[in-house]
Amino acid sequence: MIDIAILRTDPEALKASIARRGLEMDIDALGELDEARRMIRIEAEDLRAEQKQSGKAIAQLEGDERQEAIVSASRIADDYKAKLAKADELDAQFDEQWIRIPNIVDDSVPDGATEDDSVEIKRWGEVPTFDFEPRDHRQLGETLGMIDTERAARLSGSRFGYLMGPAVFLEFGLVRFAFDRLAERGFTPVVPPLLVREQALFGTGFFPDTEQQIYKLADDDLYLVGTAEVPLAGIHMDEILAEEDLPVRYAGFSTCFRRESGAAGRDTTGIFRVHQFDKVEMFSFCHPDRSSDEHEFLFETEESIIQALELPYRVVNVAVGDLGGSAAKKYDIEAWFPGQDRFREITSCSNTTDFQARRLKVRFKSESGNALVHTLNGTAIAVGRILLALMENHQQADGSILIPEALQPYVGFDRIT
RNA sequence: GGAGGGAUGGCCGAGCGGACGAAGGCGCUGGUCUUGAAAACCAGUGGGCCCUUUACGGGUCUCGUGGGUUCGAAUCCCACUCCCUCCGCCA
Repeated sequence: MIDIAILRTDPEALKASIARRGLEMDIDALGELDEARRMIRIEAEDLRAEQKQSGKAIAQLEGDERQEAIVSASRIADDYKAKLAKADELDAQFDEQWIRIPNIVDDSVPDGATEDDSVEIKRWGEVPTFDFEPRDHRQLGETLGMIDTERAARLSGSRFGYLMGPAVFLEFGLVRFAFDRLAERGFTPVVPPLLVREQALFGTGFFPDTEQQIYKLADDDLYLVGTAEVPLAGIHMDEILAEEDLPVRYAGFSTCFRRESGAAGRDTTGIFRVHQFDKVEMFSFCHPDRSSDEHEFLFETEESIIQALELPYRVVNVAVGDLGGSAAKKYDIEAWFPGQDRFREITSCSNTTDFQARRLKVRFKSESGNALVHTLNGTAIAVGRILLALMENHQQADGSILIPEALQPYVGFDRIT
């Protein structure tokens, strides 16, 4: 949710941001609705004040005087209830639209409606050249006994996989590797709940927006999270943090569940795009003046991890059309995948400014009063994708895979054969 | 799953229909005292929305959440959520 002040004081800026996202919303009408509901609310509150005054008077009266006062007070009470109902109704109308307004887009975000409009801002590493035909992760995974999608399909359907043998040691090695690096940088490690209430998804901006992507339990009002961002963001819900404690940083491990309902036919090979994968996610609550720097910090942390894994990558500043509703700005790291002969997303780092903080009511106390924090999130290790990138980039002519030096102590071997 | 108990401000805790945004204590902040600190004493100390147009101002909401009764609800009623204790089950 964005600051309502912008609707009242600078509706043109709001219109511009919405237009950049390619959305159509009647901001003028929304402004009028806001005006109208405030008028009604003021009338209701005035009546309420009158009612409270007369209520206090009644307590002092006796006999007929008291009876008359009660009759007159009950008229005020009726008027108040009517006005209040009207005010509540207008609020509900307003809120329904207001919660759908996405975050104000940062000026540095490129225009464009799709992934292809994102702007490459950096490249790192050498795209590997092979003196043999490189295999894709599916072939490698099968040959080396690391990935089995056929058997997984038998019991769970498409977009599932068994990780087996060396892949398991790689997974847990990667997770520990990430936590060690993040702990060094001041992130508190967390294993959060993965089943959450609707409120947590609303607070992070996934509702109402991406319901079709999220698994809901049939018998309980709980949802499976698609990222640890959700439970990490909720840690300080309804809290007022101390200014000197900012930034507060967490690193959360979670299995991520995604329905991929809109992705039919895309990335159907192997386990590149699956319904379930594990991830270590960074999350930051920071001072609003510092969120831009914090965004760079999270992003630089991502880079240091990918670099240590010796994966060639490029960085894109994600185009406005591909930004989530809660993000003001987003950087993706895309690793080279020899099996696909192109760069593919492996991390994502967003500055959601005060959008989530407003919904989750996460504030900090400062000398000039309480204010909303800014929140940011970034991928440290998306285990599946990193696993595949490692396999494809570090494969050898003999079909084996070399483990990057930094990771060897964590997995216990230097090559998969 | 069964049986009980409970949810009040940063914390503890009183209040159980009428001036309650809420006693008291603790904590915190400022002051007095002190060479300094402690103690003691004095004062202040939740959050949201809105109006006036920013002030030493005012209104309203908020006592787990949402409804209801009433002129009036922290107090009464209903539903829900969470926590605790005991039994059963269980990694």
